[in-house]
Amino acid sequence: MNATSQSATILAALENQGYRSTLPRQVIIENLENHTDGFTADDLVRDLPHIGRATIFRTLKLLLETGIICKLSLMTGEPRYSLAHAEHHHHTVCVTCGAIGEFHTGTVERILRLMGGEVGGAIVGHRIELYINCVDCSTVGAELPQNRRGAGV
Amino acid sequence: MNATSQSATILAALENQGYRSTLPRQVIIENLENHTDGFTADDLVRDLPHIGRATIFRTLKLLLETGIICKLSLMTGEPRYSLAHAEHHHHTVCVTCGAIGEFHTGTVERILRLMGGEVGGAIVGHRIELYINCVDCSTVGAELPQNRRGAGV
DNA sequence: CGCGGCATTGAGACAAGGTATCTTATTGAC
DNA sequence: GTCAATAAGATACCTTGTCTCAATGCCGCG
Repeated sequence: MNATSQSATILAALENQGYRSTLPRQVIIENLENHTDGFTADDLVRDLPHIGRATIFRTLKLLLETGIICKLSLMTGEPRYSLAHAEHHHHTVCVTCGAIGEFHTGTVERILRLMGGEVGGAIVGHRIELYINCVDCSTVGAELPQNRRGAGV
Repeated sequence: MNATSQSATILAALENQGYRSTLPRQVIIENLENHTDGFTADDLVRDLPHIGRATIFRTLKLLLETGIICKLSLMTGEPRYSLAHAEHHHHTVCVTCGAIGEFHTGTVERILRLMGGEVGGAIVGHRIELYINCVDCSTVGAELPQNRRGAGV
């Protein structure tokens, strides 16, 4: 998949939903492809100094609502955005290098749906994030000096 | 369990970990019991005007590190704190009224642990949040005017 | 009891991430 | 090309939190 055709596809998708295809949007979308493992709003602001901060945030919001990107939290809670590749998925985040991956598991979804009964209410959504030490990081640095708060498997 | 004895227990736990038992901490901890279904830092700031904002945040951080409270995200991403009742658990959050519940499922933990292999790396933590319409809210208002972004079960 | 050191507090400045407002510029349908 | 509507840019503002730094309170020790 070459970069230009992907951003064209995304722009076309926006147009199909009634949004205008503008130069700033095009530039932002093209820039997403340079950040394949997650990025912050500020990364874009710095990469694209001739585009207003508000526009960056508005566009991120738009892409989020359209399902083109997704937003997740590092283990510390810091927000990150990432290009979505699959329809419904969850994320793995390397606590060392910050690399973001996607995974999907029908089994977990099924169990969570079943929990609806126990939990007393109708499930309308969920969020799952898996914090890992990716293969690259675990082979290089043996120790993990991360804090353990938040959740431990 | 009556309120006073619970806050005394929490204070004692802090002392056992080498933290001093001070009046502001005591007041904050007692106040937590008024917010059984989740609260924001700002709730405390407003409830306890004679305690400095920095102290509120510092104490929340302390209680978080000690595992006495936990921090979670609403579906919109807004942070919420909640008194922890169980050792390791996850949260249900009512998207309508904001009520927070706890649940635990060994099955999900087990599956996630197994995913470590597929996902390429060692799992060091996870975050799971279940967004629901609690029984009270689903009986009262039939429609759910929430946005659907973030995750759909 | 009083002293001294250290943890803690409070006030306020600062930072990050994001939204609101308001004016100007673009877009794209006609 | 014109025009209405959408979008952009600048900037102020908000929220959630952290940092700094001087002042205070806690507590063990003599």
